[in-house]
Amino acid sequence: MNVEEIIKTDKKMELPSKTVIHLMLVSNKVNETINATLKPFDVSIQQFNVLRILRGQCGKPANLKTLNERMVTKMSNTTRLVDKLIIKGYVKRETCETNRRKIEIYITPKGEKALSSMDIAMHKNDKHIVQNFSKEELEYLNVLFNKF
Amino acid sequence: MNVEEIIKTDKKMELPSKTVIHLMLVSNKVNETINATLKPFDVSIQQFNVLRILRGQCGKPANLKTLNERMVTKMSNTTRLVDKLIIKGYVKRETCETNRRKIEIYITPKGEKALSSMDIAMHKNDKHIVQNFSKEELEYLNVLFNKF
DNA sequence: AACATACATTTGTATATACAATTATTGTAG
DNA sequence: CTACAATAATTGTATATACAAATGTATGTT
Repeated sequence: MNVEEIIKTDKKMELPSKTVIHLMLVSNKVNETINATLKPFDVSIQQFNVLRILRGQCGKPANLKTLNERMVTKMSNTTRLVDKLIIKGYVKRETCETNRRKIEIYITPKGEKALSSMDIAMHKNDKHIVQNFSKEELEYLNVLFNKF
Repeated sequence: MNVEEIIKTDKKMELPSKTVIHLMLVSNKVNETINATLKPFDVSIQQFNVLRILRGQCGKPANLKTLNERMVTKMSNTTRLVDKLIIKGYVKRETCETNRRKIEIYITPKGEKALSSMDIAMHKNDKHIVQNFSKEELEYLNVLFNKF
């Protein structure tokens, strides 16, 4: 990650701008490795996130709004994101009995199983991404992230 | 940026995975503010980056390959990205005399002018993004970013 | 010179995303 | 109880992006 190299043309760049660009470069790089990791499983990062959130519900359903709040995506995408997961058989969609405006989404056993194997690959990738960091550096990095 | 809140469901998450998720959340948040900042100028982040790279060339043209290396985008996009900028009159595209495979791209005076006003808005946004950081924290953050 | 190979960019196509408008259901003020 | 606003999700559409294949140009080999 030789950022100085990449942005070297703008010599008089101030620290805030440099940091923002640096952040973007890092996140793009990380994103690429995540995409590559998930590719064999034929799910996108977003789809993976939905599955993770649903598993975190421990059997309780999540409605689209909840999903959306936990994710970065826009509402309109979430519907179609779930569509894709339904096609794969990873989640189930039902109308809420008490409030028929709401849609309840569950992860299926097949989804849980698939998610488990994704987890292993992702966890390996996560460790690879931060391989150059000491434990203390990582902890401090998380502290700094909270300031954004 | 209350990440612990957002990812609270996965209690036993390890530091590397937590950090990667944290990074994604931060970068998504930052991206949103950048998009909002550039919206009045009717350019995307990518288009803005192309303009910045071209200005950094100080009059010298950049070919698509160079542009692409400095950016995150895939090659196929870069062509169409430049198309958009040409429509707006911000850049000029010419075939290289000595190697007609290459395409040389210049920023126009109109492009430079537009970029200047974008810069002001972006710079303001950059400072806003990192407003909670001290100078030392920012500097250390950049050091940590280099470890990715 | 003819051919294969490499290079630089473009195009086609499928999928993803953003944004606005729409549908369906529920809550509530008069 | 009706009309209107609020909520939850979906759909339409335009634009963006990813990936593979195609185009046009240059270079190297026999």
